[in-house]
Amino acid sequence: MGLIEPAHINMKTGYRFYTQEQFHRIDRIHYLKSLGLQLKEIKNIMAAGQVDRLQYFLRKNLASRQKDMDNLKEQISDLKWYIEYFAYMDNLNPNSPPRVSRLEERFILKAPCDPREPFTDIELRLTKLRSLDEFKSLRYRRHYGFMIDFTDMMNQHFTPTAAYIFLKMKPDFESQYIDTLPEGLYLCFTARPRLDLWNSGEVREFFNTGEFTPVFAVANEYEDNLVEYTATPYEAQIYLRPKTGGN
Amino acid sequence: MGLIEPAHINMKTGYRFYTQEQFHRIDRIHYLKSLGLQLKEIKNIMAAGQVDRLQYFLRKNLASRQKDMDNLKEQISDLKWYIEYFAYMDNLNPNSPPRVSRLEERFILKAPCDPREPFTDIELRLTKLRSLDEFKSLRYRRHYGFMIDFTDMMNQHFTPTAAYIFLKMKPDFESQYIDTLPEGLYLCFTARPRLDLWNSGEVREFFNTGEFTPVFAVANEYEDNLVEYTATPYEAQIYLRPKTGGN
DNA sequence: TGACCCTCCCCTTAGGGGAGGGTC
DNA sequence: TGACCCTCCCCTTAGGGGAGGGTC
Repeated sequence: MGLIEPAHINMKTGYRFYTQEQFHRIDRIHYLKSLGLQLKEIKNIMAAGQVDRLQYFLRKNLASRQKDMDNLKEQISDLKWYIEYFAYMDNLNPNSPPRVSRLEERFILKAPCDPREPFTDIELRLTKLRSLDEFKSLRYRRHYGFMIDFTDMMNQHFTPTAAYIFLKMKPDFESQYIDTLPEGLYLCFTARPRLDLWNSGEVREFFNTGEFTPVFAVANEYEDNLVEYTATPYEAQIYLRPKTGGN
Repeated sequence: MGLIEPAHINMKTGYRFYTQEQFHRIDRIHYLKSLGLQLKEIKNIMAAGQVDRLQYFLRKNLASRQKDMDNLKEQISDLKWYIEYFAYMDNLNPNSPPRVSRLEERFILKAPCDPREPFTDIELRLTKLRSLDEFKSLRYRRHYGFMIDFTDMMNQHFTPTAAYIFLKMKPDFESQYIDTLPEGLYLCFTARPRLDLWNSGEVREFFNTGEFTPVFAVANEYEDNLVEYTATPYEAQIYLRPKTGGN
């Protein structure tokens, strides 16, 4: 591309020879390359020979490296999150009893659904919702769940009232389809509700004897393979309100 | 590459049709791509269908993204440094009088030289020194300078006793060719010593009347164009030791 | 009619690797 | 003889863009 023209070429052998002056040039090319500049840009700089032009490309590249950095940071944090996601269920004993956990505030995009419609339709409605222009700016975790009917759950049925996907961060606008799962205490337990019945005995016991009343229930999907969905394990999370004394 | 095979292809029109099940697959492909995985890796993961395989590639990619991150950080810091380097002389008044500055500790790779040899030979010696295996691990700033004879300087001559290049950081080994410019006070002024004589009048004045004695002098190159070297400006820096009272 | 889909082909960055042959 | 240099050619990632033509 003519970035560095040899001072002399032996016509017989094709060997290329460079002067010491040209090695200054070669050194600078190497240096600018190490800074991440493209050869095209370097050629432009060398042709101009002026510090102004060099400065222009340095600043331009600094800005684009900084953009790369932002993207990289997000990729790394997403990778860590996803590794953690798969480790989550592995770290739980599948038969461990319900436990109370304090969970952070979380944000979801949710599509209401009719409990009688097939899962494929529910998923489709959520997918269509996501693809609306109005939600284009949202960034999603790869984590799905359902809002479920608590009374049905106590009767061992899995009755979704909405399907949702988690958002990476609090959205900067409001919508009837965007919701918040509040920070607070949740009763958590795992099951495969699309395959088995909810095993609600211990949960019922918890609320009969305990100091909390249930407010709402969700079930979050944790994939354990990349092919089959019906047997997927879920973590049920029931938001808890302390019973007030007296009354 | 067979990552996603349509469920049906209309033989007449060539139109490709996908099932909803396949959109699960497509979504996952998009997600893994957003995490920075290669299509080859994604194909491998999807073929296995197991979380183990996915985890393996997630961890592998996390490690390589973190490596990318380290490289990016260094590129960004180098870009900032080089932009700063060119701004340095611009911010100085070329005719400003010598001034005292406190400078940080700096590290150099230096090639001793005979003051009578041509500059091209001195540069060549430094270049050869750099290329020795023993210095392969060093990382360099694009910043050159000379150690110079102070007495000659006072007599308006530019007499290099060594040529050097700055290192990015303190090396983890010792060598007769690696040296430290100590942290402390320096008397600084700018000149074009390869073109003009040193203008040493004010410097002489400084040491005659002041509270410091000179210890050694260096001259650091600041390129102002990318073509011509003989007229390059330098900043002279004379290391200062306070005169002790009495005696 | 406009949006959409298809195939085919060329182009992009910065080299790496290999074959085949010659040079210092 | 071994290290080095030359030319020519193919390959790599993940598409983007355009031509030319058909479909819903």
